[in-house]
This record gives sequence, structure tokens and C-alpha cells, in this order.
Amino acid sequence: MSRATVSYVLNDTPHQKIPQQTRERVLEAAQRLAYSPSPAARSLRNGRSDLVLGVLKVGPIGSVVGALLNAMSTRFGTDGLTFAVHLHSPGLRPVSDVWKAVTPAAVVVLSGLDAAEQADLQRSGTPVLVSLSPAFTPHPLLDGSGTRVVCVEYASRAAAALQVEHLVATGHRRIAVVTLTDPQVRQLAEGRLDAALEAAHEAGLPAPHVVEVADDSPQAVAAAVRTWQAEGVTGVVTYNDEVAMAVLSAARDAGLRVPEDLAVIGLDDLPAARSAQPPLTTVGLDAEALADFVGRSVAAVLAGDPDVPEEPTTGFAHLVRRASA
Amino acid sequence: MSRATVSYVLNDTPHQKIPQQTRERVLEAAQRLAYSPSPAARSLRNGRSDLVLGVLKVGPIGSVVGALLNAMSTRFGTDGLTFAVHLHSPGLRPVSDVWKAVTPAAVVVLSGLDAAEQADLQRSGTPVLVSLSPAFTPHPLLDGSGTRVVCVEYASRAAAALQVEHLVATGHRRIAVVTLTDPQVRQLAEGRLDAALEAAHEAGLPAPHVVEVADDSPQAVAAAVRTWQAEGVTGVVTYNDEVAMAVLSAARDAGLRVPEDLAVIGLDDLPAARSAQPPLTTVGLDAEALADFVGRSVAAVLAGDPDVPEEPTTGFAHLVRRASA
DNA sequence: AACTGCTACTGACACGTGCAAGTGATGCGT
DNA sequence: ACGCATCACTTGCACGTGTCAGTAGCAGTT
Repeated sequence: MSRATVSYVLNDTPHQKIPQQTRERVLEAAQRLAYSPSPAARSLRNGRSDLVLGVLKVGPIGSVVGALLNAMSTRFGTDGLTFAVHLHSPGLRPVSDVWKAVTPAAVVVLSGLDAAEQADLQRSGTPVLVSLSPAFTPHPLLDGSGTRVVCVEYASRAAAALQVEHLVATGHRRIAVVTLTDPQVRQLAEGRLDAALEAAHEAGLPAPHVVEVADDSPQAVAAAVRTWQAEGVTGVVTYNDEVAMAVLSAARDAGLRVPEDLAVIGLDDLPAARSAQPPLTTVGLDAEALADFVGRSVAAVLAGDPDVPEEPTTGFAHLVRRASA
Repeated sequence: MSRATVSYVLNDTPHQKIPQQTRERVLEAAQRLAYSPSPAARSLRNGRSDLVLGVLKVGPIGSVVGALLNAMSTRFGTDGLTFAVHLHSPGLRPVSDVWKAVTPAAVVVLSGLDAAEQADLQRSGTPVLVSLSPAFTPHPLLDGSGTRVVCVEYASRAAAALQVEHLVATGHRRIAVVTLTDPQVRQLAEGRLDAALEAAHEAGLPAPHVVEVADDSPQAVAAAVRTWQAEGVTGVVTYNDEVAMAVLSAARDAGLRVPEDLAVIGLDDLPAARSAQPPLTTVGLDAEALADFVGRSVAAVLAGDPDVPEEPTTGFAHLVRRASA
């Protein structure tokens, strides 16, 4: 009963002939001694751990991100991988600290990294990268090292397009888009705005009225609502449900009926959207589908499979039709 | 320039006399070769990594949990530790998978673990545990092994007490408490309910009217509101802001004015609470203070310090007074 | 000259695993 | 009886660190 034999049994290494009796003896002993392998030694030997690390810049984490994380955790679990998220506070400590604390099997970048951080990450030799941000570009010098980049931000863009399409389908022609200028969500906000404008253009609408607010405070939104009355805007697409609810509130204050005078469509399908006055029509993101796609991509690259699945540009978002649009 | 010398320089090990010249030569070489130590080898050698792992049962993750995670991440960063969260889906894979994937320096249990999971965790030899749940009890056989348990759930209880105290302070005598029966939040909900009832008792109020709803759906809440009208309830304490907003909506439908006919106070201080009609009075949790407390506790135990800071039972929650109560 | 004390370094080991290579025993064919 | 193949193992190394014990060189003391 040498250590090697034990190792073969416990990992049931293929192409090793081990009689049933020995096998059972090993397993029994392992059970009895409550043996569990050391993750550190394993990672040292294998060059990687079983941990998939999500990196997320700190910022407003809502139920949407929460659902996505849940879905990822569940999904990676089915592949024998463990998913954990690191919330990164920019300015305090470099993100690279994370892969100095663990050697992850893969890193999933859930929000934008700047160029230096990208380079750091690629230099660390982490085998897989899946990025939710389109700004992530493989480092030219280091590409081909097995590192692979998949971008999933299209889910968010597709959602924004859906918002516009619904307003168009319900007969609106003059629409407004409310976006946030909060730097913490800049990248996401820009992507959604672009997608919304593009969708409006494709539908042959006049250029939407774009409103940038610093946050979803009632004052900022109220001012925008007054402008829309003057401009004949009948439908509003917002950055997310929270902004949408602020718009609903402002519309009520301005004496507008929703959706008759102003149709409002949000994004995220927050629990609170159901309780809004009137219940908020919104677009939900399909966290499971997204997680599944990410999981498949990571598994493919870890398996050394060169065919990383193509990213579908649609199918991750769905319309939740309620009363506000 | 042996490996030992290099190690001494890079870790500036105390009580090692190393001349400035050698030191610089080592640092220069490290810089030039872009050396960075292997986390796996380090953990293997040290018996622990620099990772502090938060464990959270999957469930509705809202901005409150998000803020807490952010604060923890920032706080642990200042101690040279890296914080990551694992979302655990019960039933799929055992939580213990996590500490089979990494050897964390400490585990912070952010939501309830069952007895078997607790035993597993303690058996793993993880040096520190900080639990947010009061149900976490040190394993009798394994205690004293360096493992330490600190319970922080009082923050949540204190918040619930604050809700009641505010209603009392504004003259309400007959109050109702709305709690959720959703199993995912059971532990939290029970703690808050207990604390609210206790606070009501201490203030000399008649026993509050307790309403248990399965979720914050409009129907369930509307039924409760009608009952309150009959019973002369003038103030409502809810499990969280989302439920509170459902109550606001139901009150409006029932023709009640808020806060004149019915005062409503939530918990969480969600962004959306500000946009509610009327703006929701609520209780916010002070994530930074909580994270700081947890951070100090972990640091104390990791340093081998036997004096783990006492847990303050108050000071983690604050009243956010708006229009609804 | 022998001893002591200090500086500046080096050698060697241990952590726990996974795996390539080797080794003795047995069975089988000729 | 001998070669060969297969089985059931074992030996031994490598992964990259942190640290203990040791040691050569030198100055100063007795």
C-alpha cells in the first residue's frame, strides 16, 4: 500500500490495473481516516486549482448580478469546479492580488478591467478567461498561450435592443433613452445605450432623446420628464429598473398617465418592479442560459478543446410584459 | 545568491542581516524576471492561503448583501488578505467542496449552515470562523483547536428592533409585523421577527399582529392590509424594503393614506426605497462597520490573539427617515 | 593560539500530491 | 527450461516555497 497505489485508486487513474480487493481496502482506510486531499498540494502539482474565480469591480450589486453569480456557481459545480467571486475595489489594491492568493483554473471577468490589469492577468498564465466586457482584448504578445477570451456582453446589449423593440411594437415612434453617468457602471451603460440607439435606427425611428443622469435621484429624472412632454416623447427606455421606477414616480408627479401618456420599460426585472405603480414592464436577463454558456466555454478550454462554443448574440434576454409599456 | 537568501530578502524576514547591496541585487533580479511567488506553493508551505472565503447560501442577493461583500472585500484588503465569496446551492454539491478547492485562511459564514456542514467545516481545520448566524455552535469535540466562532447576526436583529422603536416613538401602539416564509431567508426572517416582537414587548405594546407571507406578491399583502383595517393597526414593520413597497402598493389600493392611516417602515434602505410612493422610511445596515468588526475578529484570530473583540450588539443599523413612517 | 561573537550567507528539508519509470512475481507459449 | 507479456505494485522525483541549522570568514578578546 504505497502512496502511489493509493493515489491511483483515489483518482481512479485510467490504464492502471488495480484489483477490487486492494481498491476497497484503500477506500475503506481513506474513509476511516477521514482523508481529504490537500488543495494546496494539488494545485502545486497540477499547476492549477479547481477554483474558478469571478472578478467583479465593486459597484451596485443587485439581484441581477446575484442571480448570475448563483447560476454560475451552480453551473460550475456540475463540472467539479468551485466558483467564487472577488469583488474588486479599484484604487485600493491591484486586482492582481487575487491571482497571487490563488491559482485559479479560470478567471471570469464580470466587469471591465483596464489595460494594465488585462496584461497582468494574461501574464499570470491563467488558462482561461471569459470576459463579460467587450473591451477585453487579448494581449498581442501573449496570445496563443492557451489563454482564450470569450465575450458575453452581448447579453446586456440584446436586452437593451429588446426594450426598444417592444416600444416600437406597441406603436411608439418618439422615444427617450435614460442612461447613467455613474462611472461604476459606465461600461455597461455605454453598451446598453449603443444597442438601444442602434435598435432605434434599425427600426427607422427618429434619433431618440438621450438623457444622462448622474444617479436615479427624483430631481434629475423629473427634469427629464418635463423635457419629454415638450418634445412629444411617448416611450422611455431606461438603463435599469431602478431608473425606470424613478421615472414612474416623476411621471406621476408631472400628472402623466403611464402607459397612456408615457410608456416606460425597464431592464433587470427586479422583484420590486412587480410592486411598482403601475407594475413595470421590463426585460429580464436569463442568468441560467448565460451561466451555461460561460460554463461550457470554460470547460472546453480546460479540456484543451480548441472549439470554444460560439457566442449566441441573442437568447439571453426576455421581455416581461406588465402594465407600464 | 542562494534561494534562501532570496527568500529572506523578498519577505524581509526579521533578524536576518542582509547588506543593502545584496538586497538590491535580489530585488532588481526579481523585478527583471517579473517574479511572483506561487500561491499554491505558499499555501502548501504555510498551511493556509491568503484567501478569506465568504460562504453564502444562494438566495436573493440584493444590494444590501452586495454592499456588505464590498465592504468586506475592502476591509480584508487592508490586512493583506483577499476576500472571495462562494455562493452555495444547497442540495447540489456539499459546501465542503469549497475548502477542498482552496485552503482558506478563514471562512466567514454569511448565512446558516446546517449541523453536518458546521461539523465538516470545523473538521477541515480552518483556523477562523466568523458566522453571521446565531445558530452556529462550535462543535463540542473539536472546539479549542484554534477555531473561533463569532456571531454577527445581532446586526440584523438590532435593525428590526429599530424599526419597532421608530413606530413607537411616532406614537403607534397597535402594530403589525410582516415576515417571509421563504425557506431561503428563514433564518434571517426568524431572527428579525423575534427581535421585533421583543422590542414591542419591551415598549409595553400589545402583542403585534404577525403576518407571514410566502413572498411579496401583491395578493398576499393586500389580504393582510384588509385585516389590519379591521384590527385597528396603524403601523407596519416589514421584513425588508421589498415587502414594504408591496405594502405601500396594497395600502394605496385599499384607499389608505400613508403614513396618516398606516405607517410603513422597511429594512435595507434599497435604492428603490427613495423612489417609492411615498418615499419609504427604512432602516439601513452599516456595511462598513460590520465588515470592520468581522475584519478585526479575523485578524485577531489569525494573529493568534486570544482576545477576539467583543461583539457590539448595536451600532450596525441606523434609521433612514423618509415619508412613510 | 584559542576562544567567542558577529555577519552574510548556504544546504537541506518538509509540506502533500501526481505521475513516469522501474521491479518482482506470475502466467503462458514454445 | 527459457523468453516474453501482463499484473500489481513500489521507488523516486518534481512542483515552489519558508525556515532551521550550519558554516566560512573576520574582528576582537583573553
